[in-house]
Amino acid sequence: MEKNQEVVLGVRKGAWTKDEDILLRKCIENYGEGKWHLVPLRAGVNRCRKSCRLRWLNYLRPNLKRGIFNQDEIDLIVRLHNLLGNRRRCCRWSLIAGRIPGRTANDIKNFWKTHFRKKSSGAGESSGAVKTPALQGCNIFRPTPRTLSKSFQHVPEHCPSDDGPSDSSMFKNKEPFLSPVVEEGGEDDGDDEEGDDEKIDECIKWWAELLETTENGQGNNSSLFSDDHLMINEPSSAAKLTPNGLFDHANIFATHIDNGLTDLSLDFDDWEL
DNA sequence: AATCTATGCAACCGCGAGATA
DNA sequence: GTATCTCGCGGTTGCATAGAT
Repeated sequence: MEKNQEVVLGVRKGAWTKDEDILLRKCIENYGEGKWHLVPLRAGVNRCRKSCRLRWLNYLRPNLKRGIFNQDEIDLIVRLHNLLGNRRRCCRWSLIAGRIPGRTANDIKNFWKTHFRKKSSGAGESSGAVKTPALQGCNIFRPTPRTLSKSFQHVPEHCPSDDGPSDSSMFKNKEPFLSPVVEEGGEDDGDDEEGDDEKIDECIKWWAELLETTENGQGNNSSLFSDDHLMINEPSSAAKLTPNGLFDHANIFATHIDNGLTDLSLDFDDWEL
C-alpha cells in the first residue's frame, strides 16, 4: 500500500485522487460551502472535515488562479505583506489572499516563503545586505476590526463597486478599509468569466492606485490614510503607475527584497481613523 | 545515465476565536 | 458564565520534480 494511502482511524490522508475531487466538488455544488463536519459524509469521501475544507479552498474552488504570479500580484503581495505582516513571525496571509483575487492564502504563503527565503538567504545573509531592520513596536501595523454604523460613508471613491448591493463588501469580513473584495465562490455561477476578469483587474488597479497614492502621501485616498497615520519612510522609485494604470515595476519584488524591504517600511503609531 | 540537491506545492497539525447549547 | 463544538488560520512537513553535478 502506498504511503499516501495511509489510513489512520479510518480517515484517509495524503494526496487527493481525482475521484475524491469530483465527489467533493459535487457535494459543495449541491450543498454549498460550510457545514464542513457534514461534508465528508455528504461527499462520500473518507476524509476529515479539515482536509475537505482545505482541498476545496486551496484547489477545487472556482476562479482559482494557477501558475506563476504576475508582477501586479507580486507587487501587491510585497506591499500588503508590509502593511499587514510582522516580518519576523506571523503574517495575515488570509488577509493578503483576500485582496488578491484567485489566490489562496496557502499559495501566497508558499510563494512568499520560497521567494523571500531564496532572496534573504545565501549572499545576503553573509553580507548582511538583506538583513531586515529590527522592528520596533510602533512599525508593526495590524488592522483591527471595527464595528461601523450603517450610516458610515467613508468609502474610498476609487473603490470599484461590485454588482451586488452597495453594502461595502470590503467590510463584510470584519476587515474594514483593506480593499474591495471580488465576489467569489457561492455567488458565482460562472456565467460571466470576462466580467470576473474585469473585476479582478479593476480590483488590482484599485489597490495599485491606493498604495501608490498613499506612498506619495497624497491622492484622493488621503482621507483614508492620513499623513498622521500612514507614513512611508522613503518613496519607492521602482513603483510607478504606467499610463495603463498598472505598475511599471520590473524586478520590483527583487528590488524590495534586495533593499531589505526598507523602502516599504511603514511607521504606524496606531490604526485610529 | 545516475545521483544529489534545491525548489515548489499540497497537505497536515495545532491552536485560537467565535458560535452555540 | 461556562463548556463544547466548529471553523479558520498560520506554521510546518513531506513529496514530486527540475536542475546541477
